[in-house]
Amino acid sequence: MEYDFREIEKQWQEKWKAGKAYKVSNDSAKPKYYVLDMFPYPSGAGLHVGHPLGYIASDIYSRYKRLKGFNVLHPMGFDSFGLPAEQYALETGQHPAETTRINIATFKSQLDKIGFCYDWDREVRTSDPSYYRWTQTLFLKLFNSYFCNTQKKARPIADLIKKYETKGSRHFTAEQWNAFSKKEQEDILMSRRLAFSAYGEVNWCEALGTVLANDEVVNGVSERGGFPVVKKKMRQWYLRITAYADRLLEGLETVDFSESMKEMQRNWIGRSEGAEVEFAIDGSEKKLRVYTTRPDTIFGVDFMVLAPEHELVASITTAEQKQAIDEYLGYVKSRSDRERMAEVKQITGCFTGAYALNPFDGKKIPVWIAEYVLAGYGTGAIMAVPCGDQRDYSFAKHFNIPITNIIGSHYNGEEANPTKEAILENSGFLNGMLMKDAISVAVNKIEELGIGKRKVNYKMRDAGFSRQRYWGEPFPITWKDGIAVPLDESELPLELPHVDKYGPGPEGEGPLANLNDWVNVEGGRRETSTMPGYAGSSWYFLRYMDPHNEQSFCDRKASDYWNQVDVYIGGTEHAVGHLLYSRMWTKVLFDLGYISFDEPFKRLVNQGMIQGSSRFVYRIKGKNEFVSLGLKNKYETDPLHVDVNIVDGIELNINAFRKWKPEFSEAIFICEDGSLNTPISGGRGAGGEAKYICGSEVEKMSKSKYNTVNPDVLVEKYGADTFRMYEMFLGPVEASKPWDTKGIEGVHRFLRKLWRLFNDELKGKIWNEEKATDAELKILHKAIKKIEEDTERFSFNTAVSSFMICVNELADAKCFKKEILEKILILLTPYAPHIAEELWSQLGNNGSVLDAAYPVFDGKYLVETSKDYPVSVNGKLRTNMSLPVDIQQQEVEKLVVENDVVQKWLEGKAPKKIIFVKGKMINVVI
RNA sequence: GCCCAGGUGGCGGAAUUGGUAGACGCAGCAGACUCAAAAUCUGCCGUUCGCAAGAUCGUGCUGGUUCGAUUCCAGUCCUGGGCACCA
Repeated sequence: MEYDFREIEKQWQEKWKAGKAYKVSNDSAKPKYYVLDMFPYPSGAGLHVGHPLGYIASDIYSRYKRLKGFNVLHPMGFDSFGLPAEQYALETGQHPAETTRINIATFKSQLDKIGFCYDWDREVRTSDPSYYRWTQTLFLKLFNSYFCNTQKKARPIADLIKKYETKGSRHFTAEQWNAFSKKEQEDILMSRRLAFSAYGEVNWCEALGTVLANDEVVNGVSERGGFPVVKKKMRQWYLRITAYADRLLEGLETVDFSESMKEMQRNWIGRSEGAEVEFAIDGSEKKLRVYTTRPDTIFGVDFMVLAPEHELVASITTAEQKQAIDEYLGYVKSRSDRERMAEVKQITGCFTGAYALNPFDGKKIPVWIAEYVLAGYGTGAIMAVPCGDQRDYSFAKHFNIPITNIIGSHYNGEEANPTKEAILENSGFLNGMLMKDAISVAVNKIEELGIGKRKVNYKMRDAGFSRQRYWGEPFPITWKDGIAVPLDESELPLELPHVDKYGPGPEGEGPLANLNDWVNVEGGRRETSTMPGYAGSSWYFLRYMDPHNEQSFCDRKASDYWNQVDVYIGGTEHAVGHLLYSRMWTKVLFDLGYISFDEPFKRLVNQGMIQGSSRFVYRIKGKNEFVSLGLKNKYETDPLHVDVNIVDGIELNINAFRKWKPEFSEAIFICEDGSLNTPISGGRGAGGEAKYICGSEVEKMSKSKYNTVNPDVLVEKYGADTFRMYEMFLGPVEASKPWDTKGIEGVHRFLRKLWRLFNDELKGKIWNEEKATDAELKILHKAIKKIEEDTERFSFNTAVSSFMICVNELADAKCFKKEILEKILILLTPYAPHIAEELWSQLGNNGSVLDAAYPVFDGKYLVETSKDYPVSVNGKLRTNMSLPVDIQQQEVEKLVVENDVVQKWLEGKAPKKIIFVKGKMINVVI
């Protein structure tokens, strides 16, 4: 009997489906385990071999945990709202709902072929009304909450209203509050809500009449059409994630993420400690507030810089400078965020004509504006200290502003020195102090004089939460007299209405604004923007726990049972966005008492990227002739990407290439040996068919580079089990590595070899029920130990290699014994479930191998009486000696000195020292 | 510029705590079986020297610590990823 993987895999997939083998219950006596993948966006291109890497890893781990006796939740779903579907609709007129449905069907069929253990009954789709109903509900919970700065947690906005009504606040009394108009009250509340609306700048393209994402703006013009893009203030929705900045930082201490991942999140949050300081402006009542982390350098301030958008710019600019400033502002407006960020080297700015006064020595400090100061960070104004900050230094040099040196010899006059270790000079009351000590002295003085205070700042901003788009969750909000009125939760879902046109609405609003019937409701107008892609993905891990609940987004009993995601697997590209948002949502839901944990993911594993290995052919300039890699330098050639699927290793399938594209049908090839291959004659080299060798390069896997490999093709050719094991065998899950189909043969051979331990091609069944020998048990238990350890630490590549070693050893030992083999099958189940189940049933077992008990390692089979020690002389390996395991130092020394090889190296001298590490090695020092 | 990862045979990679560098697989070479091919099996497979035994060098580079370094430390180069005028 042969290993007919196609038949076997088909048959068992059907049986598992019929028997609901992957059904997961919320009601189990077993301990729970939750393994989650970052769910995919169902793109039109389908899966390539890079996608399933993480899915296979998590599937192996889930199946392993199941065998170890856990009730495992391992769900899958689709992040199905998003821009690409809408863009596609704009181009083709096909409705996103329809293309999304088709794409999901493709994804599911591709995933199913690989044999994942998903309980599809728990599938979620973020674009499904039965799902986004709850996204809208959670939005309302955010809308109806505020962050209490005393308790450092979210609380219902009703609590805040009650407080305002009875006690007032720092800014108004209870009486004043009660006398405010409804609109005034709502505006105050809006400034506290966790989901709030405010004016913010967007990339506005007048020609397209729409708002663009940063991605869609290239070099200051729109990607589509190349029209100019300017910044425009528009009403937007935001999530107040900054309120959670400290808790998001603290929470990192409690989770098992990689250090680099934590570091990225810390950098994104960007907490810094410093001070806000007020500077008087010469001849004006206005005060200028700056934020600085280095108040110790205050005597070294040689100029001030405001962001061009700063509110003081208009009022402090002098008449003489007005024209120059206006020109500069015009220039800044023409520049996109991208450009302002990209061109770091270019120094621009303009003097306002105004002077600020140093609060300590009264020195007049010129006030400039420059685009390198960002309006959104700190106070949008800085005090510039050229001797201590490189950007300030370059700016001063460029505009010939005199530089004050406050750090003596630490400043060399040629570049800034940001040290904190220098002794201060030219610094009034700070003179003679070490800079790092002077920081708090300076702040204390500033606070004492009432001109500033300590301040903690964050780089992170509140997260923009609205998009002027169609394919997203509608906001359950109606605007009435300028007030945002939420829908009642019972009115949800607010379904996304059908549209026929996907173009923007009037005034830059989203496509929904075109639907008058939908927008205009009694007494108000619906919010026409929709939620961004990350809305649905911020909480989906909760919905899997209780996917069909119609009373709540997730029953408390279900979330108490499944609790945190034990292992979360996904790529680093979501390091900051998605992970921070879902961590924030979790904290809010925890604060409000809906769930019992405030970090969603206990452990995070980042899978690496699978890169494409591109292949090139070399076309001779101006001809339809291609020259093989080794000869290409003799001609002037252009490299052309060629589809990797018609190249075997690096050898081109010439006939397939001619059929690949019509323009190549008549192509002529100069092969590696110099012979010609033409469409008529074919190729006849000296020794048969001559080869055309391709060039290769590692690049990102993408359709346009013709280096994508479809898993379907490999599953069809080698089977799902081979494919799964090969993806793992490629290297560590965390590492990025290029895909090379060539090696898959080796894994396939391994599975066939395993098969032959049970069945012989001629004799049929060869497995038997004889008693296993100690040597065979040793092979087994060595494998159990290694494979269990490797699986536990996500080292799947070494586990696969251990399987190979084990099967090689069993084959060498001609061990066909059920006692051994059935244990191997259980070990193999997470990796290659189909073949494991088939052979398991051939062995005459009744139940499924999916629920077998994981073999228990017994160390007694591995006990050795002697050990083969490496013996080094002066650290260089010279020989080996077999010694009893319980041997003592003294005896070792005696035996080692007697050894012939050691004798030779000793040359009659006595060793200085003999190092003996029990169980490891021996080193003779001469 | 800053931060993070990484650099080991022709290739993917292994070496879990400082202790035999190159497991396992691919590719390659030689052989067995076969009329032949496929499949399968056996042997070889980092460098240089050598018939061999063996020696020599060898984990990006330069140093250091150590009886012993792919592993730890300092410096440096390169590659990949992320962030980016953050005061």
